[in-house]
This record gives sequence, structure tokens and C-alpha cells, in this order.
Amino acid sequence: MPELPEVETTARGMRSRLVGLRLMRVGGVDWPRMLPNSSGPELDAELRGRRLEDVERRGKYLLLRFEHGVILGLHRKMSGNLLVRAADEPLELHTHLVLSFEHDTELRFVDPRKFGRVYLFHEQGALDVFVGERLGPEPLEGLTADRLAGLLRGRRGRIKSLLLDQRFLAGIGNIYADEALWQAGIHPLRAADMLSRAEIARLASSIRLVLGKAIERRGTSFSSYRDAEGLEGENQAFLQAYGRGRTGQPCLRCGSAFQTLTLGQRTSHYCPRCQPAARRRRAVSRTSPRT
DNA sequence: CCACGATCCTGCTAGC
DNA sequence: TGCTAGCAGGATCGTG
Repeated sequence: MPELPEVETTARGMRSRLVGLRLMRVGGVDWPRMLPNSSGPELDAELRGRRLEDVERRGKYLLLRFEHGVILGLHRKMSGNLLVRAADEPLELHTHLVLSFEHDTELRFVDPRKFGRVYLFHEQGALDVFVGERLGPEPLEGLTADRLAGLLRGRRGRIKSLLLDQRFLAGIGNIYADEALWQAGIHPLRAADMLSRAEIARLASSIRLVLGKAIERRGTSFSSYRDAEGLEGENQAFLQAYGRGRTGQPCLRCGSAFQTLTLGQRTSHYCPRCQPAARRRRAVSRTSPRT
């Protein structure tokens, strides 16, 4: 569910509410698979009594930095929410982890589908390895046309598949991939290495625009996403592509009916006129034999 | 290297 | 009304 803007919004809320507080207890673990490299008792032993020093976002991960360099990495996958609540407020259904801080302040991981994961890192090096294997650059940190062109060079896949690949760029998901491709006028199935220089430049600026605006609006809530305070975002009212194909709504730029296609088990929404499919390449005889 | 399907889960809804 | 198939903002793994 959450993509970069939703995770960033949550990180900001958690930062303002939790940084500086001492963790008193880890509890509420009722789904061990949520902790692939630790356990409830281990988390409690490792974190109890330690102060939360910072909350960061990297891709779609939330990083909680505790005293003595211990780090928790949280990924919400499709349906997870992280809620800051007073300890006397009733527990939300599907709560699978509770971090109890001082001053009766709790951080609750609420996740109906149980896809969310929490990773424990004993030191920065372990986190660096984990991130290095999974995440590419941050799209809001210096994604110029030149930089994107460099990333695309030699990649043979379809552009939308690449945008969804977290090792290519970290943080883009199905909503913002569709939004950025529509904004840039690029069909989701276009071959990544066939984009023109102008298209790459439009895509880079579209990615920055779409993500930046969504952060300003505190994320997209069309269903279950809530921020750290339990509040909805506002970006759902501003989506221009995602979801429009399901009912063939008109393109806001040209009026054509939106369409959908399926790519890697995901639905893509696009305007067939503003995002034309690639021209079929003329068959060219191969002159050089493959070696 | 790249594409695709299956898998992990529960809740919601369109359609019968 | 009630049931059910299909789909959902993610990511990984195995196969071809």
C-alpha cells in the first residue's frame, strides 16, 4: 500500500512524536513471520531501555535508529499502518507488534494482510548490506535527466517494470509509476532503452513532480493507508491516471478513455492517446553474427 | 538479463 | 440477500 510519499509522511509523523523517547517494552507479537531475522523476546531484550534517536526513510522502508546503533527496519508491504497511540487507547484489530515508549506512548504495527516485515540490525554495516542488495537510488535526490539516462542505459526491460524494480529506483510503486508515466506521456510497455532523450527528461521531472506533490499532500489514501496519527492523506483527490482505466474515465489531457493492461500481475492505467505504444520496429537484417 | 506465475494474507466488492 | 471469484498501494522465488 504505501509508496515513497506515504512512507515519508509516516516517517515525519513518527519523528515528531517519538524521537527522544525511551523504549520500555516490545510486545504484541502474534505473527512470528513478521520478524524474519529476530523474535519478540529478542527485540525486547535488544531494545528495552534504549532511546529512539532518529526515524528515517529509505525507499519504502522506515528506519528506527536506537541508542548504541541498533536499527529497526520496517516495511509495510500492502496493508500495513504504523500508528502512534496513547497506551490507554483500544488496540486496533490486526495489531501484530507494539513498541511501548515512555509517557504511555505506543507505536503499533497494524497490518491486516500480514505481509509487513520488521528487520533487526545490530549495527549500521548490517543495514548497509541489506539495503545494498535491495535498493537503488532515491528518486528525490538528484534524479536529473542525465542520471536517469545513465540508469536506463543497457536496460532491456519495459519502462514500467523498471520503475517498479526497487533496485532501479527505490520507493516508486504502482500508483506513482502510472502517474509519472502519464505525466510524461510514455506507454508503460515501452522498452526502457528505446526512450528518446526528451522522453527521459520528461520522465525524470515527472517522477520528481508526482512524488513531491504527493508528499506535500501527505500521501494517497484510497483505502487503508493512514499516517502515523491515523489520518488520511489528500493526494487521492489529485490522481490523474491511477484507477482511471478501470471504468474508462476520460483522460484529463485529451479526453480519451483510459485503458488498463496487465504487467507482471499488476494493473496499469494509461491513456492510449497520450501514451502511445511504441511503433513496431521495422525488421532489420542482422549483419553481425552473434558470438 | 528478462518475463511470468505462484506465493504470502485478509478484506472488500462486483456480479450472479 | 447471500455467495464467490477476483482484485488490492509489495516483494521474492523458481522456472523458462
